[in-house]
Amino acid sequence: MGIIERKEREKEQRREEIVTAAEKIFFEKGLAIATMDEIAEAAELSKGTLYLYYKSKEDLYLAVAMRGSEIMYKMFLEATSPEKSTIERIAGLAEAYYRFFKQNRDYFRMYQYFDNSQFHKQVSQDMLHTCATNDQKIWDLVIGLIQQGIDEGLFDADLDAKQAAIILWANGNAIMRLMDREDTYFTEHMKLDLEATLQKAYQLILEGMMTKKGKVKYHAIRQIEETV
Amino acid sequence: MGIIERKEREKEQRREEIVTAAEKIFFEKGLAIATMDEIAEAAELSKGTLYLYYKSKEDLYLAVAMRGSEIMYKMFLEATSPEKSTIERIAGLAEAYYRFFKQNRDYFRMYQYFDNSQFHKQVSQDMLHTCATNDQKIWDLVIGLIQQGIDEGLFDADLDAKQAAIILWANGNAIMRLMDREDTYFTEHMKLDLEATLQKAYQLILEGMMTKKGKVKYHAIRQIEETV
DNA sequence: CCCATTAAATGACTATCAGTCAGTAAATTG
DNA sequence: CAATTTACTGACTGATAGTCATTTAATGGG
Repeated sequence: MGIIERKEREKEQRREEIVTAAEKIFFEKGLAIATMDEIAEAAELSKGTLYLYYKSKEDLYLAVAMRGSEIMYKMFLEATSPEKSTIERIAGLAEAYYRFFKQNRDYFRMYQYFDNSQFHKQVSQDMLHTCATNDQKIWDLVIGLIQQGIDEGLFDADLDAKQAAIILWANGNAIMRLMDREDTYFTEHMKLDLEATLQKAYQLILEGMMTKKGKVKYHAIRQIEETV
Repeated sequence: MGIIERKEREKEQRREEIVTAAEKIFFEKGLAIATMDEIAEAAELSKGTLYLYYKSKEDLYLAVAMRGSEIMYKMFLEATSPEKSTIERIAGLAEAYYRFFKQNRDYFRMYQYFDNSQFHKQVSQDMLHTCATNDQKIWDLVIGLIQQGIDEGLFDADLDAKQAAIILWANGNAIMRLMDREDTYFTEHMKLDLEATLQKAYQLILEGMMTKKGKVKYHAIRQIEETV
């Protein structure tokens, strides 16, 4: 039945159109200030139709955030292409996360709500499950790579790959959140270079986890990067 | 004029009563779900009265959060009492932050909104300024202590005390935020011990910043703690 | 003690917005 | 072409942040 297939395709398209409209509004205003009427207008649909495709404003918000998640995953895949050495791939991941932040700040910003347990309660189980699946892909990639580093003797043998992944992520995420603050508290009032702080944090943590062999290889690639 | 003074005292009391009522409701429901009518009922006042004392729901929310800030500051002061050695005081700070999280999780949770630039726009300049002043006291304490560590040769001479403070805070904060998530994603699905991860992160970062002398003293006090 | 003045508090009211649902329009089918 | 299914609409409901004219209480001078 070609018609059923076409209809499904069109339905999927409509879903995407709605997400595109929502994205525009959420990027401009954030979750709290954006309204469903605005989104409906941007999508050239009635508000009622939005609710045929998404259960709530919060679900729609997460649907937009998922786009960011997919972009990040693709950037991570590119940063870890198999022709590179393990150490390059690991350094590449940290760089890719920062590039994601710089180039897709609107998406990065949307993630703030993920940690909020009150927000979780306003979201459907379905959508939460989709998010968790997407997240898992990314964690698997990072953790797998760190495990490979451990196996190759670049990282301490007693390092837990999962712990290491969390620590690296936590650092980067928290410092980038500070960078994203629009007030001038840290940059002007505290006269702090947050980008340098981020680099320093990554360096401290990565080197703290590495074996002598790992550090040698890590410094070698950083040398090359700096001379380029 | 004793009457004017009494009136001012009563006004201040009323302000505190309102914050106490708001605290109860915000702790239970979070910013988005709590309503000003509920808070008014808890305060045994009409909603209009709340607005005589606070400009908006968000301002009132921050007034509650400031209580948490003050508790944290007091805990930090206690953790850094002058009779202790510098290394003990620095280790004490990290522990105190974790204790604040464990014992005052409701307050900890409220801070999530501080990073949200959309939230900043919904809050009065006055309140934002009060927050910044409170924040500054805490940063000054932490940064001053790390600077002392540098001066005493416990930390690398080329370490920037402000950067170090941010990195330590960023780590702890981000991992504790994960701990606070009410879903079981990290603990059960990923089988991760987040408390151990936090300890590991602190250890990596602190040791990465320390001189040999610093590490010796740090290990000495950790030894004592473990045997207690 | 009484009344004018000031200060504090009230709650009905407005505006806004998330979410619903009875009804309409369009596409499909037989 | 009529019946049926599917997609969409927008007026409506209920909830809630914030306002403001009015009421209530306290104060102080006469």
